[in-house]
Amino acid sequence: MDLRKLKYFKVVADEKHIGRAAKILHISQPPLTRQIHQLEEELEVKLFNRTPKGMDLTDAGILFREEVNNIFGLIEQATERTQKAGQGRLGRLDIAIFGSGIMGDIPKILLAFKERYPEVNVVLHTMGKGEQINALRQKRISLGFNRLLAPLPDIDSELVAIEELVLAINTNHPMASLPAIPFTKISDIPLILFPASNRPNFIDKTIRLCQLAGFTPNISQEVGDAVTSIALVASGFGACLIPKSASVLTIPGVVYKSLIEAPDETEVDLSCIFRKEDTSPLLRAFLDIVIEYRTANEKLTDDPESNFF
Amino acid sequence: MDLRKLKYFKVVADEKHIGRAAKILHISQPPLTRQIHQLEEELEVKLFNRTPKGMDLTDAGILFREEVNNIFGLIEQATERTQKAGQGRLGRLDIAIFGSGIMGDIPKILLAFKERYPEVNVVLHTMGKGEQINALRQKRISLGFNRLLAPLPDIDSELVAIEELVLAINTNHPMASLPAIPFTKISDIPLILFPASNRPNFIDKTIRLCQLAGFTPNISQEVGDAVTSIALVASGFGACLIPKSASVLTIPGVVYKSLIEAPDETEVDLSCIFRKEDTSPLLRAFLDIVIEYRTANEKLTDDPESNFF
DNA sequence: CTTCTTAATACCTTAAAGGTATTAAGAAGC
DNA sequence: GCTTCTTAATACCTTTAAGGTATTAAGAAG
Repeated sequence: MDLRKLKYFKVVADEKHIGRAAKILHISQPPLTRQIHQLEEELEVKLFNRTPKGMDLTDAGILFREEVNNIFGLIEQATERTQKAGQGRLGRLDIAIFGSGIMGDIPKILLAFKERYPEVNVVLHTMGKGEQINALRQKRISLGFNRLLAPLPDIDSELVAIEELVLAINTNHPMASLPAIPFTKISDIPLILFPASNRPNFIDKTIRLCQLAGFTPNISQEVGDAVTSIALVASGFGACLIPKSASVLTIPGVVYKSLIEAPDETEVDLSCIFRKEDTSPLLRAFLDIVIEYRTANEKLTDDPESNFF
Repeated sequence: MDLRKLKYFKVVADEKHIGRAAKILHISQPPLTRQIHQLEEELEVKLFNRTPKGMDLTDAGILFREEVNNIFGLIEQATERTQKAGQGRLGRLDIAIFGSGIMGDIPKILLAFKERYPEVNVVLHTMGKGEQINALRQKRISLGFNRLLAPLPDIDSELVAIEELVLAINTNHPMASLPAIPFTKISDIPLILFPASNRPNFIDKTIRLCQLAGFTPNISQEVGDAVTSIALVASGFGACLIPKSASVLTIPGVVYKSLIEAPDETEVDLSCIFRKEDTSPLLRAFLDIVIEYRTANEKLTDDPESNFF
């Protein structure tokens, strides 16, 4: 079987005339006659009745014409879909996020991506940092969002955003009435820190910031995630430092306060990680969106609302 | 696009190795390499990542593989279905029957055909003789069942069965108590005749039979169809001659009586008609069944039950 | 019966698929 | 770090089959 023969058959079936069909196909009549004969021979079916006025489709020929149209339709679809997939506009992208990543920049990026590539199926997985790296290496995911990443030989990363840190503090605390809190005042407050695993982590970061500011933090508790941490603030265990985007979580008993007179690094990065050798157009398309997002956001750092979802 | 390339792609995608794939395809490695390159060029998509260990499908390649499998499936299906159609085992056959043709031989033939060719869609149309011939010429039907056919230049016919005629008579008539009625006694009874159109018809036949028996029939009424005719017999308008197969119609007030001492031709044919030049395998397959049916039935003419449905 | 049309046949030309030999490039082993 | 193995890619020739020209065969129209 040969698509050339099918194409020829289609034209002959339409024209009911070998000569005219040959003209349309820009070939001469005898080869076309031969191709049609070969097709009939191969199928072992007479597709046309030859009349002195031209060619007339048999019942089998009528059926075959429909089938041939289906075949060409499917081939066209295959071509288009494959091309789309090659451009990263069709397929599946597995992305890992961390627990509190459902707030802030990540949903905005996901929305932007889905808008531009509506035929890409984005599947989200919630994973910690270590899990993400394992999953990347096993190709279970193509990309992970995370913070405070240490460089790895096979994993590349791309910065998404840098977020200011704010202090979550109990509403009954004397400083809760201040418009903003000087960083050094943190030394007086018991701190709740998270997460307790996957170094370098947010705990290390907090401790280092305090040292830069000239004091040792008063650690009250170490917990696993941001939400638990804020819940403990509400219960009066102490205060905690969180990225500003997490402050959309409003809980009775907790207020978020900006920090003033803070060390330069009183901020935390949000990055995405991916296999260095991964050249899939889907991933690259996603990274393009990430870079676009960051570039657009850097121009808006003055506007405090821009970091909020 | 070219099915050869698709076939090659499939094997390379399975083997993930040009050399092994070439071996399976019984060609050497370089032409296969070239074909794959041409395919990628044509699609403008990279289908494989080349590694020192072989070929690895890209995401687009994975998608394309599925599509290619669909294409080959469809081609296979097209081939099979077209071959079936060519052998008359698939398609649609439009057949005309006359009003009382739903009894007797016709349903048996239709059942036999449907059993042997279950994928043929048989569409029945109820038509009179003239209509059938028009419909045949306009190719709206491929075959018609009818009786008493005059030869036509473009229409062939095939005999299905010859049926004995029986007399339908009112239960109150004095002769209704006889086991069988001598043909000449019909001269005393008013006759209901049908149909009133499309000569040569059953009316002509009845009149001729009476003349052969040496009398002129006493015509009471001419009606359009057998069922009306029998209904009139029940109402006491007179008697009528009908083919034996129609005597399955039992109506209160009507009994069917065999005729004795009747002319040789006291019988009527059931035939099917079709376009002389129609060579469609579907029609020919149907005619084969008809001839088989008739042959089988001719051997059983002694058994009166064999003519009943 | 001739003339027109149609598809089919015979024979040659050309384009493209296939083959052989070789090269380039990366991985594995010493 | 070099050689050796593997792989796919390239260069060039051969063969197959598709396409072209000329002609024929067969049926319809006049």
